[in-house]
Amino acid sequence: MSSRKTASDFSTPAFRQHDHGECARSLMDAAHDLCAKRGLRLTPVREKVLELLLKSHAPLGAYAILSELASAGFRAQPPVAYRALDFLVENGLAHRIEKINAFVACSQPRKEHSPIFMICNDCHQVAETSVKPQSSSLDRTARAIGFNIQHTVVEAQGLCAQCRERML
Amino acid sequence: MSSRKTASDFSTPAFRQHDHGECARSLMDAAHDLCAKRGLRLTPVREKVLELLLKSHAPLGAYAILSELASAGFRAQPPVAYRALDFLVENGLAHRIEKINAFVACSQPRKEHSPIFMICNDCHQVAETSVKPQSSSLDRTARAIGFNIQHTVVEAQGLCAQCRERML
DNA sequence: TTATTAATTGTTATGATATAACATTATTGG
DNA sequence: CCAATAATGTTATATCATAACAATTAATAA
Repeated sequence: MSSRKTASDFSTPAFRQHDHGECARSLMDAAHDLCAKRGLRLTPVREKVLELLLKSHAPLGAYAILSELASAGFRAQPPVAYRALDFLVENGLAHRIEKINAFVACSQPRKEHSPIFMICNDCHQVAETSVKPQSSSLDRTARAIGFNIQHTVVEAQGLCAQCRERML
Repeated sequence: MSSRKTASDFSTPAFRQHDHGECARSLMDAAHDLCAKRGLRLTPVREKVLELLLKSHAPLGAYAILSELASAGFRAQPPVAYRALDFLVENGLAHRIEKINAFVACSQPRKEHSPIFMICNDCHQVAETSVKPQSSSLDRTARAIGFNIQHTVVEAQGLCAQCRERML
């Protein structure tokens, strides 16, 4: 058994320590695979934005991304960032965190999933986890009232275990 | 037994038909009670904003509220609306729907609750329901990773039963 | 290959949402 | 009443996001 970890080993980083560089690398590989498989074009600016998200330990706002794009020599008008982000979000490679108007790389880009986010108000990191859609409270409630769900936003703000501990 | 309904009879309107005028009236009464009980001041502008939210069948953006305030003779700079909304949200009389940057009156202002919202993409109405906090998927996940939740955002976008039916 | 179409990127401008900061007025508690 | 606190008035600006259209590049069909 090799010690090499796959992306799915990191599917729920959830504030835990992990080899961030390797995590980012394997998720970037996964993104290339996924785009190849689906005939999508991971163009330079799209790849750069995904790379920025993967490198970041916290969600990035569109304008933060924009200024990093500028530093990297890309054009830096708002639509540049928003278009790349739209592409990544539409294709499940990134998610938008509504509560903080920011974006994170998806930690499990392969599967269909209804992601849920835990946003730490202290360290500002975000953990993505997910839930089997059928078992979510949202889904049960929707079924009860005949509501047909197309998209969900499930986010919690609070304190992660590490930060709480650090505060003692 | 009187035919007069209390606010809690409307705790989950969920796209159903109901007497909106009476619903709004009883929720306004409840707001007055609640403020009296807690020593909060439901000032004219706060009451007006709550009234606007209660009258509306769909969530209202801050600037929509602002323009209605202006029509009603109130001052109409953005902070006027945002302050009133902050007051209402902080005290559980209204909620912010993150996905659409808009606000709705709370349909069950008495109880502590973790509201969840169903946003219809066709009629743009929003149904507020809620879930026992301990039983939510979010809460279970948070416990599993030692995350201390302070606030939750749970929203679904899709089609309500009525609108789907109308489409057939 | 070349013409055509579709997708992507470049660019300007503006729209939409939200808050900082500080002055003024009203309310509450001593 | 007076002091402290809360709420409101006001100006200005920060932040987030998209419309619209032109130019370029890539995919595709002839």
